[in-house]
Amino acid sequence: MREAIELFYFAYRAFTAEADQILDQSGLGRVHHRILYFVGRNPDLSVNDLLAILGVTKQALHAPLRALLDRKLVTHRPGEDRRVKRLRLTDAGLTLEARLTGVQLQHLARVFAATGAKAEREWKTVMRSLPGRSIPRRRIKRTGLPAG
Amino acid sequence: MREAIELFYFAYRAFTAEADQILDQSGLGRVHHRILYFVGRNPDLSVNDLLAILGVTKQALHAPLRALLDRKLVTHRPGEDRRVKRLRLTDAGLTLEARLTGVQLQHLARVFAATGAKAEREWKTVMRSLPGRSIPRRRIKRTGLPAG
DNA sequence: CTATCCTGTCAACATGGTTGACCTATCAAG
DNA sequence: CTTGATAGGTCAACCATGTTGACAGGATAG
Repeated sequence: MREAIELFYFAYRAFTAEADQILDQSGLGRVHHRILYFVGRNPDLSVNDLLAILGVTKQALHAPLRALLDRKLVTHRPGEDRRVKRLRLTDAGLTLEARLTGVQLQHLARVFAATGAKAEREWKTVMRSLPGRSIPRRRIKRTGLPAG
Repeated sequence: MREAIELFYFAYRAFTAEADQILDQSGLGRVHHRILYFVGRNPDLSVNDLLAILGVTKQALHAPLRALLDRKLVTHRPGEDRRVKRLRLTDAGLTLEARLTGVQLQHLARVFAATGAKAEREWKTVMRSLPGRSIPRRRIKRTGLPAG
């Protein structure tokens, strides 16, 4: 049972290592990846919702988001409520995000292919029940995130 | 399938959150926990092997390990080769480690109790195959992975 | 008009990681 | 014994990423 703790530690490290390498070559970090990922999955996400998902302060998000905007990987436009910015990936952003997410998907696909469909299903079941309900603090626009 | 990526992110965060809170109250960090954990699981571990497991430089390990030695949570004594230090947990170290690991074990136990023995088995199977090969015991390359 | 919300930004600071350099011991081999 | 490699400790500079706190501006709700 104690093995499970180590598994989590090493598996998570292994899982993120490949994408980290790509990010490193682009001069970006894991936060940039997360922004790309969650904006990609939730087009027109607001800054506030992004903060809630990532669980960081706006000051922590500021620099990486600024960098992505400057590199034209992310754009924004005013929403109905013109105070909020709706974030979206540019084409270049979509491309990079697909590349990053791709190596992780392939990693998982390799593993699931080796372990079987049943293992995949059960793994997800376990992973889904791990967060309890502590993570999402706000309602998010589009779906795809762990529900509250 | 993309869901699996998010699951990893959120599940890992949730999994470490409780222990982090206890550590925070003791003025310690995740690195201290990892040291306590791996020394606890591998009594008479050498500093070098610990570095290899954690994948950090000796300078990064220095301060946290120093702190644990000063607080008498960890001790060392010379090995056969008197250059190497064999690390062990003190009684106090064992107590704290058990408390920290305890919340994670209980967390997992709760989840496995809810999802079933089959889910537990399959989950471990998947997690074991994620790092490519199983838990590195000795002599791995220090890759310097970003903290997560 | 006023209060509140969403966003952006500056500054101070903490933590934890990296290199690089230099030090002591200890061991192994010539 | 001398030489060189190994295990470990430590100082310093630096970078990345997070935190609080404060403040400003535009937009909206009352």
